[in-house]
Amino acid sequence: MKIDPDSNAGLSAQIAKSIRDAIISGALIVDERLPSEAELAEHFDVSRPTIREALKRLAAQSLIRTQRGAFGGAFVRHLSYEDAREQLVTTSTLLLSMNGISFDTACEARFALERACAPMAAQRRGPEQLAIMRAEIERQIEPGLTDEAFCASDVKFHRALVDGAQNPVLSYQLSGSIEAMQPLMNMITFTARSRAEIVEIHTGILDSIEARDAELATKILQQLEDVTKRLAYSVIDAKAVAHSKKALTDAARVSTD
Amino acid sequence: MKIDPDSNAGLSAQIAKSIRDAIISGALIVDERLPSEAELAEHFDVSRPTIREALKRLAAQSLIRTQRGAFGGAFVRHLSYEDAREQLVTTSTLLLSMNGISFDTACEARFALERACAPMAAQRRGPEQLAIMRAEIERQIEPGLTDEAFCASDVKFHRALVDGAQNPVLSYQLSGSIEAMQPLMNMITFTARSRAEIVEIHTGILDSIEARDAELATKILQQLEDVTKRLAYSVIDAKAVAHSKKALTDAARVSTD
DNA sequence: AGACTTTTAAATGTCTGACAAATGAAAATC
DNA sequence: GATTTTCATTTGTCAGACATTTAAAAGTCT
Repeated sequence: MKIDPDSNAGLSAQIAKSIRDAIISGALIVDERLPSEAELAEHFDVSRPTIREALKRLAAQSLIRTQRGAFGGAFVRHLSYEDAREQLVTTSTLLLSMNGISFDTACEARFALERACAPMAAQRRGPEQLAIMRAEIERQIEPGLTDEAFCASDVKFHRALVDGAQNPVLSYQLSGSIEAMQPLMNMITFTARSRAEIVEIHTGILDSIEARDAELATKILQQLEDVTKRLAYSVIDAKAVAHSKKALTDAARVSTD
Repeated sequence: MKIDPDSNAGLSAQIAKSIRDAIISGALIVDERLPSEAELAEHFDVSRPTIREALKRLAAQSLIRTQRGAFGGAFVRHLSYEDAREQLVTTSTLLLSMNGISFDTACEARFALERACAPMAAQRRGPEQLAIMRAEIERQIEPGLTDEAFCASDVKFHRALVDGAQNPVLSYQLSGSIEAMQPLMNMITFTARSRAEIVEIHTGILDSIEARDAELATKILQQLEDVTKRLAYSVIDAKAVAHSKKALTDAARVSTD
């Protein structure tokens, strides 16, 4: 195999790409063993550390797993929903935090997608999803609950709703939207009053899903989006006020120095 | 920093996780320079190759970029939409191909999400998106077009539709659904008749989006889902027939041996 | 003094060689 | 025949070295 040593991509990156393409194209199938590091090193005409760096890149993407010992080696990994979800959440979270995505934009996207699941969930939800939603609502009315725990429960509730659609691809895609918003949601302080409001909405969603009323469920989800945005605005406004107050204070202090 | 050498996770994996967490938590901000490999090696009390493997893992996830030379090093990378999209498509494609997802399931998820974008696209689409959709429809009626090119144009058309919602998060999330289905779509042979049918539907979508008719656009997208599934079924059926014919032939040959 | 060239130090990229640890197969032993 | 031991294979890790790149610093010329 020819690897261009003059490319500025780096040898290990090129080798990783080469193997990755083979996996994606299906030339290497699940659980198939790759050649040993020594063989790969000879094949690509590079040293073993370089091969190892390439393999680590693939391992980071959950494309391969490695096993030590005789008859060990690198194997094409079966990409599970859990692995895929984890990567999606990581990437989505970073994307939101690094690109200055407004709460509004993220919230709009998330609820638009979630509303798309509602009709399917209303039609197909099983008793497990209803049970989870009910349990999480119970949890959300516990008095001593921290904001983080409230958010975590909120995520579980909505994941159960999405899972109700009984479409694993949908569950996977939505987890990126729902869980990636958790850091943003965690910035909100949930007052007793706003919690009660959310719990009431959640109860409405649960009831409508249980009653297989797709239209109502969609409508209540729209309400939840509005309430969530309103809550976020109040937090942002409070911060803006705090900032300008601080700015004023700072300015006053400087002027008296 | 203490790294547990007895953990079966592997040193480089643990170190990668440690740095990754720091990036995700915001302790390391964009464009911040990480310590040099030598310093990291000393800090984590491991050798430089081990540090390098850890850094390659992070590079594979587009979390860092490296720069050679004096004052070079590893920098926290600004995760662009393009990078995130690329990773999402890779992961989604593998997820579909490795978990025996039926065309039905993938198709249902994709169109459910796409329909969620339609109302927003109808309301906010700009002239750019309309132009792209129009251009791709023109392309799709070219006579000599291969099936692959037809699929590729189809993807562009639908991406333009989603982009019309003017929500980058939505565009990002949907690209995973739309592009990851391309390998599945490529298995379909598009007859002149089915192409005409699809082009007609695409035209209907374009017109309804241009007319800001959200309801009509959603309805036509539902039609497209039905047509797409029907097309896929015919391909699957044809293959099933071919298989059973082959099985019969094989059986006949065996019995005469 | 200012613009250009050269030097130099710092950092990543890569290689060689070595040893440790895990692991399953094969051989040896009871 | 079942159990234990040995052994070869393969990944995990380390140490040290050299090559290459890069930008700052020093030097040089106009």
